[in-house]
Amino acid sequence: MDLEDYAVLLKDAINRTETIVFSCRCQVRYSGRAESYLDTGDRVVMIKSDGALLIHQPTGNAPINYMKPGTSHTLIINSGKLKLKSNNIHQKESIDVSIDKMHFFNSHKLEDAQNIIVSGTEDDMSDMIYRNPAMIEDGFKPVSQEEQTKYGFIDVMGVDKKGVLTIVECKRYCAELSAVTQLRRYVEKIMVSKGITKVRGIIAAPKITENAKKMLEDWGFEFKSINPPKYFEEYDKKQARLDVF
Amino acid sequence: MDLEDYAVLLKDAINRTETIVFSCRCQVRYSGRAESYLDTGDRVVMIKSDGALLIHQPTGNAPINYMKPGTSHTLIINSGKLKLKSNNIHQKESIDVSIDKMHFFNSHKLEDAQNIIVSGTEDDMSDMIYRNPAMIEDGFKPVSQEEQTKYGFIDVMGVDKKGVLTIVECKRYCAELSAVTQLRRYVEKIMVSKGITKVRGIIAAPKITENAKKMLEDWGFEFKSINPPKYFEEYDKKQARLDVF
DNA sequence: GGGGAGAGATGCCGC
DNA sequence: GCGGCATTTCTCCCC
Repeated sequence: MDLEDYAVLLKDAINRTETIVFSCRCQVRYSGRAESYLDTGDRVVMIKSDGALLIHQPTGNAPINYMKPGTSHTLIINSGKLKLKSNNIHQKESIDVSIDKMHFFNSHKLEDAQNIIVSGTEDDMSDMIYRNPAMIEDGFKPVSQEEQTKYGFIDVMGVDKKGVLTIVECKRYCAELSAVTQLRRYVEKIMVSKGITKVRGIIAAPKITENAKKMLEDWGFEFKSINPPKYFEEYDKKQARLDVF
Repeated sequence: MDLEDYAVLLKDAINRTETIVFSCRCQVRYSGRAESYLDTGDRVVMIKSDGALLIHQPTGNAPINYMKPGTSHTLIINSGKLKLKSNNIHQKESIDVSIDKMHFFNSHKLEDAQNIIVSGTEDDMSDMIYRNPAMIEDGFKPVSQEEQTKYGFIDVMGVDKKGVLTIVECKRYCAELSAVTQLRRYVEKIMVSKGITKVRGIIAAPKITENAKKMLEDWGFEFKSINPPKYFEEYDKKQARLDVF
């Protein structure tokens, strides 16, 4: 099969909105929000049924170039090369793939209507705190969850045992400087909008960086070490089983 | 070919550190930083030569499940299904793919030593300002670029025509609240570390959200509309050409 | 559609 | 390795 045969295969597969996977030696040019060029090498290219384009090098997690769903693709043969021109008119972006040689090609109509179910997110964490407020401290009473303010969403808002309004910002991982400035923004906003001068701020996270800790204390806020629910649970069980056998 | 044949193919390809692509009907379970389950459907699976695993549904930009480079993979046949067990001991994460049926399979040794060249980043933007300081305002003199502070990197620092220290924070897109808090953090830090009371703060970005603008003004900072270099340039040229023909 | 923030974010660079 | 942060971030949710 030569490149012209592959051009026909590709066009047909695109028209049938199949999911296409091929591998080739190519160069890639991207222009849009930024610009990039990738010189000759072997890559895996995927065109999905919604028009998304992914170009993967043989190593690394992320695609080296990509286009979002809704991209249209055209093919031409030019100077003995197969050129894939992908254009997203709405995003004002384009990718040109210049293909020297095809290593393999496949296209299939894939059926998949499933949605993924994920647990252990920041939402799960604020749920947990809302239902078990003593995790924050004795006498803490949540008042609202996911409170909407013009300056952002507040994960958990409540009152402590002395009746002082308390804002809790959850982080799944180690809290950093940005978490502290985020909390500060909420606290300041709430003080102004409610016309009160005393509002407590608490960061709930597994841990916190030293700089963030210092900034937190400088501004009179507090840190409470809390892990997101189910974190590592299944893995630890598996490891235990592996140790036994 | 039955699933046992595919198991052999997969094992061999993994041992030879080839880049593997196959499509199958499967279920996927993930456990690690969070947990997830994806019920039966058709997906494209890629295993790269560095151990990275990507599982793609027929639509959407991002992989629905993935493992980072350095993951090890084992295969077993169980209850008439082919089970791919991917484990990353360092990240304490695992994925189990239970395969009902293979649609296609391919593995290749891919050669790619190229690094991508990207332009139009935030770095390019601060470079541009450093070299053309009048873009900020008349008389602005950059003093340092990428200044390191314990509270973060300052994109451009300089003095205005009156000799007042001025900090510029660049954003490639519309600047949001977090950009303002970031700038505020730098300004406060510099005031303390240099023992001065007057420091100007400027956000340089194509645009700024209304809330961010208000917060910026509340704190006495300024906004300067600047586009990252070469942004849309090639696309606009192309469009012009299209209009002509 | 704009704005704000999480993500199993990822990846890079500097200390 | 930790920390801070940009990313062609992407995605979701809510106003």
